[in-house]
Amino acid sequence: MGKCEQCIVREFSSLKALGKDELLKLAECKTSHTVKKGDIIFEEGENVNGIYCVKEGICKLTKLSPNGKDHIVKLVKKGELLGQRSMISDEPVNLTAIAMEDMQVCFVPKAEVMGFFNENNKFSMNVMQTICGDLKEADDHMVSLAQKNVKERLAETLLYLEDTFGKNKDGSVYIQLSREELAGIIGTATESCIRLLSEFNKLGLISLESKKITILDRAKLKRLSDQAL
Amino acid sequence: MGKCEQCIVREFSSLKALGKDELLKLAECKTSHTVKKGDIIFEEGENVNGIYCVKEGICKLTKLSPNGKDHIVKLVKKGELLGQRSMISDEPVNLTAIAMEDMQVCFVPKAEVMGFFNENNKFSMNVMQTICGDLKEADDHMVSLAQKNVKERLAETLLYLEDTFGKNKDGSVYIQLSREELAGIIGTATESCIRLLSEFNKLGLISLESKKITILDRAKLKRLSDQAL
DNA sequence: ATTAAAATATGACAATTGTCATACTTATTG
DNA sequence: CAATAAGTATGACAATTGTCATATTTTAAT
Repeated sequence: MGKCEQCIVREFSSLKALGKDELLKLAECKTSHTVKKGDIIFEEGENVNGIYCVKEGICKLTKLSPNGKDHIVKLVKKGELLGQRSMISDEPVNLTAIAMEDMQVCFVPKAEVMGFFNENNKFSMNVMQTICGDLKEADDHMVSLAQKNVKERLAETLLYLEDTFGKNKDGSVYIQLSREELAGIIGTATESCIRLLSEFNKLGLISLESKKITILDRAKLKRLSDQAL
Repeated sequence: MGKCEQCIVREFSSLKALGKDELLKLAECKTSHTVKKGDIIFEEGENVNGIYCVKEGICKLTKLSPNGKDHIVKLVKKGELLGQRSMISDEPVNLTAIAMEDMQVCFVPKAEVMGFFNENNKFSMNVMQTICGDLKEADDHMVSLAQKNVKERLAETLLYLEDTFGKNKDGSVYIQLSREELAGIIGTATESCIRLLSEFNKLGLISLESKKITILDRAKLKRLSDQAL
């Protein structure tokens, strides 16, 4: 059983507020899981009764629209927590979490987390700030979806992906999404997404090599995303 | 100076968790304000350093898009609190609050609220649950914006407005938005919004009388909003 | 390595939505 | 009460986006 003390999740999430005793408690009650690419961690409507710590890998949080398409609401990477909102609201989760790579996650039961919550003001404050951050991001995202066109949103999303998940050694964006998934983030049809990627490619803004995307001209993409053109 | 004990905000917001002593403290430190229709309560980027309790009236929370259009992120009505997110994140507000009717609000300084926060677990839990509720709503809204077309979003929004703000005696939706504001909620051009309202009117789904909108056929509007047509 | 399946790419066309112009109606102000 | 402004309505057209068909490439499985 791993010690939570040195875990990357502790470093980057609200868990950094936990003291040594609390970390020991955590290490005792947590269960570790390996999740294969494509596996569902939890599904919309489920009762999760705890939170997941993402030690390794990336997952997507999706919501099914009445039209049958999956919208990707958020991407979560290692170091982050999963399922906080539903735990606090004491409601079923409103999103489905699916692994985009092989993942290592730890599950911590609700009772334990709520204990920390009530005893440790710093921890509860940190969790709140994370959720407030998510809310602010959601507001921004909402305005993008409402006011920008597909081209602008694609440009914005490509920059976001590079900023958030970094680059490979060859300079390509680390996270690899299918065109369908990318379309699911920006809220458009897969074909429209493909077409615009081709256009960006022809304009020299990006280069494409199957799923690998390399951003060649950040400045122009940025201007495009800001509705400056 | 009004006693907070009987205030509507206490009844409907996180403040319901406050005890008698805390309410007395609150009554002492709060300042009451009258806000005229159209007035700005706070503006994107400002440091608010406290929260507003909405005793009377409705206001809109907007965010300016780079294209110059205001997107309405949320409507807030009497009984609710304003500015919680920014207080907790300890950041400038990310939205602008503008009164849509004459309003009565009370301002409570941050120091006081944070005091309650640290002393009263029930209160902090309530605030968190409110913010989690906002986040869930934002997720839903995001998916609507991304996956539904303008007609579906208009139908959805009309139903939402009636459900949330109720009806006048004559059956019309209580809250009256300009066509521009309505367009700012659903994320479309004002003209498109007007055109679709006319269409709904001709189809007998709603009736229009200047700014007054009356919903005539909820069932059909609901089906429309669910992408069933 | 071969083949089948899935994903990507592109064309053609239709539907949706935005923009601009203009007419009409409703508020506001002096 | 006039008159001016602001908001609403509608037409015409262009731009954007979605859908369907089909070709090509990539991936996975045998």
